[in-house]
Amino acid sequence: MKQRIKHTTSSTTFPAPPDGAADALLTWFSENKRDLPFRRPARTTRADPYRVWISEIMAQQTQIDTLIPYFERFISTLPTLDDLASASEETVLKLWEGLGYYSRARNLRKAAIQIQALGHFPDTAEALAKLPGIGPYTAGAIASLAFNQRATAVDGNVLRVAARLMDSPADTALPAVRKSVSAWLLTWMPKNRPGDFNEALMELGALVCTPKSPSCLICPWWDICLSLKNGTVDKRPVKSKRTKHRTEKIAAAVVTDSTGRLLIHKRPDTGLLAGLWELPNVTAANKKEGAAAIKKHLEAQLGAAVSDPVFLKNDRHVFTHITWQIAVYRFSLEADVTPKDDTWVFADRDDLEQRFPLPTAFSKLLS
DNA sequence: AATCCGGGGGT
DNA sequence: ACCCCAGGATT
Repeated sequence: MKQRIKHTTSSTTFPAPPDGAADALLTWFSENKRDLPFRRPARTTRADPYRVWISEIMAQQTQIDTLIPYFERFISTLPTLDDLASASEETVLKLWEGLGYYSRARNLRKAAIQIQALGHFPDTAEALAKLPGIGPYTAGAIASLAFNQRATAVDGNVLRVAARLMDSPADTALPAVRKSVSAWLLTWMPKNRPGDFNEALMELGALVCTPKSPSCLICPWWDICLSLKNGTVDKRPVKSKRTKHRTEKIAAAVVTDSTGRLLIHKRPDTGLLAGLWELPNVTAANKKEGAAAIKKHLEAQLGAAVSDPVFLKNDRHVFTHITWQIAVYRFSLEADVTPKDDTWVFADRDDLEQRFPLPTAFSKLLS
């Protein structure tokens, strides 16, 4: 039997695309790149690593159009690294409110404190990857976009573009495939423009080589794309993975005091929606039990009697792996009470808007 | 390697 | 209403 030669991590699955592919991409990019707030000032004058960092973290799991107003608000509130490092966690979470994956915001603040202690912004992918919340993708993105280092930034866009260009059947959900795509890109990344190259790949994936109905007719690579040639564009990229989904039934309470302030509760520092505020709620097997359980819960937490529940409405909130079925009840108090635990607060309208970060599941409920 | 983390957009 | 999308941390 023949022996197989083991491939090293530096080996690549595919040859580089034809000469000129990188030039065609960069030319397309220079003519079609979007004018985005975090691309100002242009990299020709010098990018601010802080702005690049914030925008890249926001860009994870979030579409560009969604994050733009968040980015503007974040940067105007916390314009510098020092501002972020000295901000409270609550302030940062409030700025993140509605974006989801709130550990991103918490890690952002932690990393800012670490960078401040370092005394300089790390400028290599290796050093950047040591910071909380910064993995291989973000490390490569900051290193290349802000410091013009020769590093790749392989995100979902880049994986899709690469898989289609080379008509690769490899499962892009596998970390090994992400690594091989990264190694492959390094073999033909233009010497002097790693930042533009990475950004162009992502922009192509966002504007042309989209997940559904890609615009192959206007693609700068229409003439060299192997999946277009082979008629397999809509079969690329191949992705495994399926996340299981569960449903949780929740009973939530609307309780106001005599001045109209709303009772809210701070969630634990770990797990789902960590550190955010919520309407008081309990999980329950069914509706009847939920109504009784939330009343009992309120009385235990407040140390005071509350009225019987009055049903207000049902709602549904879908997360990636959980669906909440929420039954909302109103309760009234016989007299105002002061919660003794600071994770329980009666908040007025101003504080709800400006201070306490509320996840979308509850903010949309209140509106 | 598998699971946990939100929320928005397209169809 | 349903389907698709997706980095990093944790286990």
